[in-house]
Amino acid sequence: MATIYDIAAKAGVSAMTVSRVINNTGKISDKTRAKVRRVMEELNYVPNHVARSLVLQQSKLLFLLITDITNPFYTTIARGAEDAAKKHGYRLLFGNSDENVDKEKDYIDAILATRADGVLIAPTGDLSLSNLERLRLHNVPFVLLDREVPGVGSDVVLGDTKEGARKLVEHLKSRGHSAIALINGSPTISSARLRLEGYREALKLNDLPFDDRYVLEMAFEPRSDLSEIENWLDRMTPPPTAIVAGNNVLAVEVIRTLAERGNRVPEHMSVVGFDDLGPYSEIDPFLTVIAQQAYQFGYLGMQMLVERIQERGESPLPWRKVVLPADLIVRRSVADAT
Amino acid sequence: MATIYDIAAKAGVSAMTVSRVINNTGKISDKTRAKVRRVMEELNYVPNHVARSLVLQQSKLLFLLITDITNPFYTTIARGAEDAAKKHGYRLLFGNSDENVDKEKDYIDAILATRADGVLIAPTGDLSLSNLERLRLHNVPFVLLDREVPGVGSDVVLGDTKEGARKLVEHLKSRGHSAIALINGSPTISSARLRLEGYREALKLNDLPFDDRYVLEMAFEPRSDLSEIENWLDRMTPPPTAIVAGNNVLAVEVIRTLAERGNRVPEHMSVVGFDDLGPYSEIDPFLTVIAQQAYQFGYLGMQMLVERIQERGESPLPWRKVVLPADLIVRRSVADAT
DNA sequence: CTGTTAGCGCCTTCAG
DNA sequence: CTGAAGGCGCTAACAG
Repeated sequence: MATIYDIAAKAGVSAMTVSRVINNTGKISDKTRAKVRRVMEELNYVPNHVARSLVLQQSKLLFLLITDITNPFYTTIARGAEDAAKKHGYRLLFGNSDENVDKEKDYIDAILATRADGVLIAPTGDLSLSNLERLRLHNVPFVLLDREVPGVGSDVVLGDTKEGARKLVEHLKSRGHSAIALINGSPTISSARLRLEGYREALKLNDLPFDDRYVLEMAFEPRSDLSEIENWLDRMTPPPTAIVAGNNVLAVEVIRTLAERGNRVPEHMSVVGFDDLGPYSEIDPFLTVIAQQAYQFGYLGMQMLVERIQERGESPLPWRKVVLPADLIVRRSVADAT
Repeated sequence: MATIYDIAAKAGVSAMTVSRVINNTGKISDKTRAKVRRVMEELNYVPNHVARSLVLQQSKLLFLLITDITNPFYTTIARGAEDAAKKHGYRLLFGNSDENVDKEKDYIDAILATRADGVLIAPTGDLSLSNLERLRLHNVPFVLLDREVPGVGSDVVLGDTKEGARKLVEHLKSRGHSAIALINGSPTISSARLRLEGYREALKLNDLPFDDRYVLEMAFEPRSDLSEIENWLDRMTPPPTAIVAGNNVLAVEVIRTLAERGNRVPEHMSVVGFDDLGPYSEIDPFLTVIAQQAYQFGYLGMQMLVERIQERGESPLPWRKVVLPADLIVRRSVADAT
């Protein structure tokens, strides 16, 4: 590929002049500018961001690290983050940690080595602490998405989980349900903890009993083995009439497990969940959900990240915590209890 | 951040020795190696890929450019591509063109500027030609996914679209349907063209009539405006008893449109489609689909890309075209016609 | 086994 | 308005 020296030689100017034309800096006569531009076209010049990053000590590259690229919640976040990054003149790279701390660590290493200017990250859970500390140590700004990590101060974008749990339980109660179970993510994830807390508080608030056996805590990520859910369903006597799912993946897994046992939703069991399914929510049985504003997660998070990057050196703002509302979308996955 | 010179100074060796330790090249005495390693730890050294890329003239960075990051078909491709890239020691960056040639062009520019070693790309359509020519001009290897572009020679991973169309139509016929409509993507996309062709051929093969009005061609990407579909549904007299959707997005949109008019699937209308919905297929009404092997798309594509990169200089292999089978998944979105 | 030299492509600084 | 020198962090090539 052509370099600024190739351009300079052919245009009969110095490399500096070419650099100035490219970056629109300094004063250049219209004539030389035109000539340089023409040669650039002829030679199909493409600026080399690698060399540029090396000398400028910044890459104009931001990184978005999510935990599940097949989950519409996170991909919608990605769309938002992409738009925000572009607006601020940054390019955005995505990574997928797969809910796995080790993969997350690999990505963190790659991010550091690539000299990305900042990171927007949905941490895998509390164990992400050391990974985030690594970012901090090397002074790479980051913003957390959807999950907080105890011991880490940073900006963070969260959903109003407790409010969401309350709305779900109240909705179920209004439809006559009192035996409400919860299938939730691992307690090593802050959002799962909050969902459990919210569930318990909501039960209390609604004078409903809390029963340990009605709660299943398992990994968020999809797995082919549904026996854990099956055992749980068997264990619950009397069986609940409704189930709250801690996220969309779990909701789908519960519905699938129920289907395999011949239990249809909502005829035999009502199911509600956190996080929407993207476009696919519209398909029967119109799962009732708390839809987090995924796009806003990405957009606001990216905005804050850019601000952090730009404040470099100035006196820093205090850590901010954005809590987005939890919107209940009532669809048809809930029937009246008999 | 610390550089190899910082390490070298503190360890009392030269920068080259440090470089050798980092890359495990040359012969280094165990003693100096250990010492260097220790200092690296102390200083929290992170190699600078930017500097490395500049001198090595290769980034070990691959790019995956897909057209819709919220579509499970493409995100599953991403998972496959990621695994394959990692296996070969490459890092993978994702981009999302949103079915938009201009966004695609922006990404191509960014890819060139970043000096990525290769690109795995699902082109937006035939108009991607100029973008791909730009990659070719600069000698950046690429592999096409899911769509071919007339005028571009390259490796490509495709689904067996015609076979898929045939299977869908035959399945519908076996359930008694004879009035079968098609909602399809834009004819500027090779896969859409093949789907239409396959549909026509399958009708003929099954002695079913082809009717222009039974075919709607529209953009693949999701849009809030469903009136186009509504008009089409109105236009068809007599109405079909079954609809084939050209991809999962269109399938969802049709089902949604039908729902809005009070038509349920499959009671009032049978719907089948191309591309699975990821985990969400399992939710009622168990949409019957041709499930393309999305993961394999990503995995094989990445494998071929890496081969292309590694063959640099040697006599090149001819362009390869991998066609993956079209698997029909019969679920419950089809009822017997009355 | 280890060190020196030079240069990847670009931009900052300082001179004209 | 334009150019020359130097360096960002690293490694290939050549010496020792």
